[in-house]
Amino acid sequence: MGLSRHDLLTIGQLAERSGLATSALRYYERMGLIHSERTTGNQRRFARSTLRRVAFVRAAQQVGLSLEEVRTALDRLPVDRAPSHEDWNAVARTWQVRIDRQIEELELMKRKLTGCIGCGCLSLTRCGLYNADDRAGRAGSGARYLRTGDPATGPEPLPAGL
Amino acid sequence: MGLSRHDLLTIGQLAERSGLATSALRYYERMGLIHSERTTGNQRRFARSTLRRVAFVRAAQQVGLSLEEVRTALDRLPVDRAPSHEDWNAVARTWQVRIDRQIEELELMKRKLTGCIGCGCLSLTRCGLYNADDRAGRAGSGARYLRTGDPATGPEPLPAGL
DNA sequence: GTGCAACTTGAAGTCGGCTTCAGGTCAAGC
DNA sequence: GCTTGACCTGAAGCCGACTTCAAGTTGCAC
Repeated sequence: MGLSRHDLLTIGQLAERSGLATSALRYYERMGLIHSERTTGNQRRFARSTLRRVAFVRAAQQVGLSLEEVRTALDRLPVDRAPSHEDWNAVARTWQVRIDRQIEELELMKRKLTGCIGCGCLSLTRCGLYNADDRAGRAGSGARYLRTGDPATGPEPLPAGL
Repeated sequence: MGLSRHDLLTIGQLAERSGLATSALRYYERMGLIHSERTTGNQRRFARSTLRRVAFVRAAQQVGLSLEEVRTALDRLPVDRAPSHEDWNAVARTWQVRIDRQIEELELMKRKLTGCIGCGCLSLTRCGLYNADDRAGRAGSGARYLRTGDPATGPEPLPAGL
């Protein structure tokens, strides 16, 4: 029941089949997202199931998870073994919440923007569009500075320009 | 009709009122997003309307625009002057499209995820969740490698694990 | 006129998610 | 057995949006 030689993929094969660069796969391995055996010559050999893991990672990234978060999620699933319905549901629910929250924020943005256009006031400040809750922002990179609350132009008499 | 001394804000005041760090504001200025006059001693003085510009920038970022894109958008609006209904509409429409596209992608993700849970197959691969269109991804940072299309696990016989 | 907070600059650092490079090793087809 | 393409490693580079630092200058209250 063990893996025969041909059930293993080289990194190049995994790259081709997953659509990722080999460098990315090595990076994923360093991050503990995927695992490999080594040949006597120290080359990586991946189980075929790694394709699924990689797919999982990419999907999770789409939902806005960082690789660190993905690792956590993966750690909750059995290693290289079919996840139970429970396992899977737990993970999926997390994603659902994420997605819903993101959609919600975008909808809010949209409503405010629509209101802005409709009312013709031409002022972000008055319409409160820019007062949109800043938390999270895009799940972007780097040290992001987001002092939430703390109204920027509270009781300001509105001057001419934008 | 000119600006009196008190209509001008120091960078510290602008920072406090906008909720951004002074370093961010200087960065915005270098990027051409905001502008300032200088005192005889070379210190920045911002027009009050800069608060609006900053608000605009933050709002645009929320919608997923990069600062470069924001600059382009701002360039289409009159400098330090109230934008016309036309001006504003053009910009707003761009944002709407952005938001709609983002929402659409998330909805797609959600539907696929829901399907996955419902069908109980426990396989991202079979459910096609991970085949979700990769384009754009999150408007994140850095050199992102996204080879779209190029199915990762096409005619693969599905083995045990995830 | 002095003290001190707020300002100035350019350069370098940070974060995540990679890619690229240099210099060397392995595997397999002829 | 040799060649050649795929592989190995660690270090460095890159992107965007900033922050942090060092070392010096201004502005304003007293």
